Amino acid sequence: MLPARHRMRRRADFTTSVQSGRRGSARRVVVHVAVGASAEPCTVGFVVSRAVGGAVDRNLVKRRLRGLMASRVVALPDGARIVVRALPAAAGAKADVLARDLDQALRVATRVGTTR
RNA sequence: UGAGUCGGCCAGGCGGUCGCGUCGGGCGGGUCAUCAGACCCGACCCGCCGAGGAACGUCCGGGCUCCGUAGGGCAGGGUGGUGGGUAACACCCACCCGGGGUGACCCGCGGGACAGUGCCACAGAAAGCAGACCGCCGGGCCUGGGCAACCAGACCCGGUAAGGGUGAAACGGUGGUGCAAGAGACCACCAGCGCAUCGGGUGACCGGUGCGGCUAGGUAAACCCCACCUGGAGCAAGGCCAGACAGGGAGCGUUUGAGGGCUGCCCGCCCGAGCUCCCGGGUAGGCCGCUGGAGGCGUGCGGCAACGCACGUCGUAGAUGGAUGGCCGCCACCGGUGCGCAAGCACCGGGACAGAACCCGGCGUAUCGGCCGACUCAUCCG
Repeated sequence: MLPARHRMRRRADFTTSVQSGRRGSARRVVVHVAVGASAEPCTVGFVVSRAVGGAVDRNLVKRRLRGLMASRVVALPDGARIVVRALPAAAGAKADVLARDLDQALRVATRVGTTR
């Protein structure tokens, strides 16, 4: 599971990440990454709206995504603000399927030097 | 053995690995302190515990918190057989009444329709106070037949609710007397209603006797009437700490009282110097509340039961972008396919409904399947 120091818990972090971060999307997830200058460890937040399903399904999707991100935070730069947003297609998806989408979206969002 | 009724329980298990949250301990750090130590922080280590029977819907009832007190009347809202249980209830138990079932049992939005008003579709002649379509009977007149008595038919006037037909429902039922034909017009019994009275029951109510006039529809989840209950808002309650900003304008008012006392109106009581609107600006962090409670389990006693009392015993989630999990394996369970005479083996698939957010008691709804107990009916054997 995701260590506590990597968890995003402030509203402002969510807002800046979603509004000003680079976006990478796949069929089931969208990833926002805002690169910050601070030396603090990167933080990851999750957004799973009601469109995904009931409380049980949303919890399951969030836990799977959190479990997958736990092994990926080490590769991400310090100070980054990352928000993983689940799309309705993520409901009921197995972990390996989510992992493919997640990696694809992360690759786009973290590509350096392609800012327009 | 088959069909069925009621009640209770469970919500796959074990392991590996990577992790999360609360709490406790260790270790490390910080602040204070002469020391002893106290408090705070931690991304490290160890340990305990960590979703449900519905956690759900938020439909009722409470606890708790705040509104100074929670007063009277009206309105509004709720409840609706009786007795009990309970903190309380719209819940639960027992009983009564009505309906269904061979039965175990089940169902009931179960006060009042002689206070008033409204409504009763379709069908039917007529639907609330009556009502003649066919029929039956009497009279008149005409036509036809007959010597005549009379018979048949058309029309008109009247009598009749027994028969036909319509309907969920047609102003009691059966038998008789009676009559032109009929009718509670009268009689007997039965059903129903009212009054009186006796017996049983705490009571709803049940049973009996006598008399009366003989008959009076349903609907209150239509308005309404009656009895009883009901102050409001809700943990985003409420409190503490930290932090930010920038004020300006208009109106009303300070004992001749603005505004407020959190659904509306009136009265009473009370607080009271600010309140309302517009433009502009700022914040939206942390802590407490926060889990030991009408608590679970066991035994005994009281009670038909719901439940109560006594004793013993257990310690059982507290998140806040929101922990209780992700991945993998094995064993059981269910379904399918193939092989096999069979026991079985192999492969594939399946495991529902659903996630605490202040806490309880209920109700309602969702749910793959499994287990246990009591009882009923039918059949077979003894």
